Amino acid sequence: MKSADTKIILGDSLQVLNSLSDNSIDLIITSPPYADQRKSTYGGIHPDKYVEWFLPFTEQMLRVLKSDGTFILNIKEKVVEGERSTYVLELILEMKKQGWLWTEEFIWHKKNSFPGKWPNRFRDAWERLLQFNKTRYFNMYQDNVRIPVGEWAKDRLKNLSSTDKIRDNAKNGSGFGKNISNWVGREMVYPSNVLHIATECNNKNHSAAFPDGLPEWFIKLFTNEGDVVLDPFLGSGTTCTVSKKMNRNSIGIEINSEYHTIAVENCKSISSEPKLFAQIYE
Amino acid sequence: MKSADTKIILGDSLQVLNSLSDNSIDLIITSPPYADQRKSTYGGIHPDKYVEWFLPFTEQMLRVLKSDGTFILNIKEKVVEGERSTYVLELILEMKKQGWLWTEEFIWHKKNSFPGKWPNRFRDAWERLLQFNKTRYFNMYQDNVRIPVGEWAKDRLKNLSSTDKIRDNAKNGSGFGKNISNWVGREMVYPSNVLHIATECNNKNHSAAFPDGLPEWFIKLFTNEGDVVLDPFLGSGTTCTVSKKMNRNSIGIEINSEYHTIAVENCKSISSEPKLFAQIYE
DNA sequence: GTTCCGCATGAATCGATAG
DNA sequence: ACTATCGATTCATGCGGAA
Repeated sequence: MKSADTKIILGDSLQVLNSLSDNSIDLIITSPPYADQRKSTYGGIHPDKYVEWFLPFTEQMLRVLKSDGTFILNIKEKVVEGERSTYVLELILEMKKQGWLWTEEFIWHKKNSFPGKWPNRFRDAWERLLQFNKTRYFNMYQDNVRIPVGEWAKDRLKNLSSTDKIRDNAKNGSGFGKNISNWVGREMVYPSNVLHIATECNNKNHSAAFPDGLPEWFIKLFTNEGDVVLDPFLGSGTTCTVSKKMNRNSIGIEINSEYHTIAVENCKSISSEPKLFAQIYE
Repeated sequence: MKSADTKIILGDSLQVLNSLSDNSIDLIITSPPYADQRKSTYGGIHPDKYVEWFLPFTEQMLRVLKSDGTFILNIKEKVVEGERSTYVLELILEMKKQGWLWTEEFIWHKKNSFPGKWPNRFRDAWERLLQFNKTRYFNMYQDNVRIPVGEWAKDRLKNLSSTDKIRDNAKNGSGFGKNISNWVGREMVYPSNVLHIATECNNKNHSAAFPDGLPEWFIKLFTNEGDVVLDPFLGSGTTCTVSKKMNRNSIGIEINSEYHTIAVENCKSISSEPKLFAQIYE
């Protein structure tokens, strides 16, 4: 098996996107800097300027994506003066004007969202995962993300040690770790558009934008081995490391040299043999 | 204890709203007819005309709501030609122009949503619960909706008999049934903005009615006993029956005489003593 | 080798205080 | 008045050390 080609590029994302070929990418998945967040790294885009700032990127992404490819955008609006900002709503409307189809909105339910108590709101425990496409007819490999059915499966998963969850599953090819191999032959069902997955809060290096399980799920759902995955805001490299583990080629772009270095290091330590290392279930 | 006043009005919702006094309502909670759905009942509003159709209602709701009151709108966009419609996004932007504040978006995760399989999408297992306010400073009684913490609590809840869950909680006022009352003060935490509740509803007659647990949760959160709750699209009466059970006054408006009759019947059978009849937890 | 418990840590938000 | 900074609040998770 040919090993995956992983390109981690240090540079301005818009410039690098401009250099990529038309219709060359199967899946774009990214979590761009949120408005007014991470100021030290990205300069902090003001909520009022966010749409204007982001649209040139989506224009290039529309160009480089294959017609049967998919763009997954992880984003959530910030609270400003007690109100939710509307830049995500406006962004969707503007992207449609560019030619994107807004196919679906998945919900990422973050079970361990940031704590806090305020007089007028509860903890924000979800983020948007917006799915955009170029045409109605895109690749979707639904069987790759089926989950075991029923409560008993949940209980078993809950009691698994992390070692079990990470265990190499190449031997039985079941799609699950060794200790859950007896699920093979059990009834498997399709998931819904609500994903339950915790944030990873113990990252030693730098805080990752999303946990491994997220890109993993969408890569399984929208690509085959050998396809090309793109993340124009790579951060600490999650999209590329996961792609490499799953034998997908990937291109990651990161403007910050510190993050770029971390991303390269994280990728080096990955063997490209496919392993199951996270599991989303309801 | 004075019993709750429940008005179930047969008539055109916009006309009836016009007749209500300014600043007289503490909570508006409703699930309006969705675009192009329930044609036989409401005439089927086309997605392209939905915002235009709905804005006169929200204008009146803004007038009748108290300045410290809240409006909860249960809505979800339909899929049209493989794409999500944008009328909900546009509605939010237009309501802000009317003067509404878009305070928060809760997610209703429908745990047992209807199964189905399509080539290009999964089951839609969530709906929006949009929170709008007139000012930043609205009433919110967070302690009324606290939930038991953690896995061990979940396990106990799972093993409770349904009798325990339904048990009258007037005696201890804890918001929970007798058998869980000893948790109070020890392990109660605040919920997040993701609500997990099944779609089970008592009334099989009304197609889009929400389950009792939804209005119950928001009524607990945003009103006191004796406050006034309004539902301009009452359907089979859920908002009013729940309000009555919880000793809140309520006004329900329904244009269809069949549904109106059902709503009246459902309300008659309700004693106005407060009972806990549903529980949302994560 | 297990299981259990303590502890640090997050893509946060509000209100008060300071310039 | 308007903006910038800071402290307080809070809970699911997974690691590491202990039993």
